[in-house]
Amino acid sequence: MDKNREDQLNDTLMLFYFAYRTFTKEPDRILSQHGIHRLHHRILFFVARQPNISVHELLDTLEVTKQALHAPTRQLVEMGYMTSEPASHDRRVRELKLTEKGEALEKQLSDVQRGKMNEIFESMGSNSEEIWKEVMKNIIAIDESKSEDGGSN
Amino acid sequence: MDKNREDQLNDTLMLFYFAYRTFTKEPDRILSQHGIHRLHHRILFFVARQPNISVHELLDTLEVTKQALHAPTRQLVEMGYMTSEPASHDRRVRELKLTEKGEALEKQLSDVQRGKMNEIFESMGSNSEEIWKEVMKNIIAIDESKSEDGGSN
DNA sequence: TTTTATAGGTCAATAACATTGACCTATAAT
DNA sequence: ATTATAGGTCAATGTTATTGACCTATAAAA
Repeated sequence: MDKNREDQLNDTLMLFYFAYRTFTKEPDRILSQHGIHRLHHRILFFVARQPNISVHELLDTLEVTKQALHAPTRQLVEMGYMTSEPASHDRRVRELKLTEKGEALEKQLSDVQRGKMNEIFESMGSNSEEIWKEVMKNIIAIDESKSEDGGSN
Repeated sequence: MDKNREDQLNDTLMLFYFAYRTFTKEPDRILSQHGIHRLHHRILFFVARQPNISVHELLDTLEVTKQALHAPTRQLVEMGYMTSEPASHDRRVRELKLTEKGEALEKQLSDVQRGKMNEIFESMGSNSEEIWKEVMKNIIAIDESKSEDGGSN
């Protein structure tokens, strides 16, 4: 690989780092006003996308231990953003669901990010969204080819 | 914004989160074998890109406090990956530089990421790289329009 | 030349994030 | 009855990162 090509790729690494950092800044700022943090946002986001998700499914999605998930989940329930009720089909399973208050907060947080992505894709034209998504999917595919293991707690 | 559009944008948020997480996994694994961590990689990366960078410039780049940077920087010097020498033009300033050992480790870590990005861009065709970079630059631009402040320590 | 500012190093306290390990209850499946 | 699964919780540990305080050395300005 020649020096010039390596420099171009270094630019991509920098952009990835800086973009991710910028992207989480405004939600982080809003979260701190509510006395909660980034992991709470992730929980709100995934519960909003998949209502009645179980704790176990959320654990697998976020790739954290149940001990790490436990405190933020409990706080969100205590603060009235989320409910946790036994599933009718299996009473061991807890189904997580956002309350109206939780939906409002999730919307406030994620709208910042959705709005910015929408604005960028619209200004850059039609295929920018597909291409950006395709690159990201290919990055994630690195991992999917490796994870034929188990791993819980 | 209609429901379908919102779903598409939710996909981008998920992809961003999962892609970033996947992207840092393999370097993190290598780092832990050396008893160091992600911040050490960032330091190695930016010192490699800009040899003789000062501590202050590195602080501004990484947006951390000098207290947060201090321990990892010292460790890298102690472990022989980096040198920290007073600058000839201003003896208060320390110029950070990688040793050969440091260059080798930085290369090992970043090559994983450069290689993957290169592979993806090549497989996806010529304009995917420009478009992906342009989207990321636009995300970073959110922040640049806001940061007309100071803020040091 | 005294004063002030800058660059950097370091200690302490605090806290979010996340881990491993251990142990508990409740429920479901065998 | 036994075993497995889902979930909750306590404890100990460690990294990342913060704010606050205080120190030295050097440079620039008054």
